[in-house]
Amino acid sequence: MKNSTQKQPRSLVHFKNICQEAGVKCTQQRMKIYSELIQNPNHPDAETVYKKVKKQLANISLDTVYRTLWLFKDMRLITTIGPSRERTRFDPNLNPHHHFICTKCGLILDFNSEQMDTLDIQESLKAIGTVGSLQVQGICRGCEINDKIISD
Amino acid sequence: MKNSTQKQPRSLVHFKNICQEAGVKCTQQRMKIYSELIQNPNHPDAETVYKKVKKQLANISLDTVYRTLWLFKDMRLITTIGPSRERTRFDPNLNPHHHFICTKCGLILDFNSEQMDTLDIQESLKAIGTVGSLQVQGICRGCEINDKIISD
DNA sequence: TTGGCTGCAAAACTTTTGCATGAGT
DNA sequence: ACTCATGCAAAAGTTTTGCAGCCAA
Repeated sequence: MKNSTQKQPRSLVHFKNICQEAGVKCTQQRMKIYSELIQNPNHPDAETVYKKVKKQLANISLDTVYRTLWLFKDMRLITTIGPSRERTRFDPNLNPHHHFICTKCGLILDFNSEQMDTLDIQESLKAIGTVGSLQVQGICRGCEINDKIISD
Repeated sequence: MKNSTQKQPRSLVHFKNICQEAGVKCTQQRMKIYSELIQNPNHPDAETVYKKVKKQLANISLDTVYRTLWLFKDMRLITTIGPSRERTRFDPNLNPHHHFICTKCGLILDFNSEQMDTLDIQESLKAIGTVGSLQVQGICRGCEINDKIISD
């Protein structure tokens, strides 16, 4: 399967095109799942997407939802939040610090940053809740090197 | 069980005291598990802790590790990274943005912050990997209100 | 001594996979 | 028509729970 690297609008309009370019079929299930994602602001998990889509496609199966979500991720149509397919990670360090999280391999590194410590938490964020630590999500050096080797 | 709110050094020295204050027993299993956590810089998951501790306490069971880790979290001896006991969450928004993640209820909200967008990524962080999005971990307003009601 | 803690085993829950059928191109 | 995608069912994997015996206080 080809990876589609271009960004696309968050709408169904071009969904068919995107599928064509990626060389995958544009099925009812895939359309409804993508549609649900762009309408749901809550960053749902697979189960939640399943329950919602099931109202429109009564006999869709949960495994199709899982397969479709990971397919979308491969296509770069969506992203995932936090380390990929990970379980809860535990941290005994109670001192203020930040985390670098590799979304590919799940590596988590502590780091300190005066700049981030002294961030002026903007008013809009204060309204959402009380801010604890910061996490920087990215791809670690090791995974970058691996990717390069594979794509060469 | 009483919650211990004071910070404690990341060492075993005061572990017994901490247990006493929290009104829980200081067992072999709990000591080894805490010891493993403070020696492991990789923010391990439950399974990883289990494998390590098993080398010293041959017949410790995985369920004890789970129970102990959540106990430590209740005692505020450790924290967890990312939304609590959560599954992977999916995000169709490919535009640059940040997330507020409530570690209590799992709420995830998008937000934008010019200040965070223009953060000078420090050299030490660049060395770790390529930075993508930022996540602010905290407690959302709703959970704060709930907590207050419960503790009143 | 005694109540909380543990290990065991089983249950509950989540996610993935093989395969025959069905749908999109 | 041809092939990929789906639903089903089962497997694999992860986390929680009930209970009887054990151990720290």
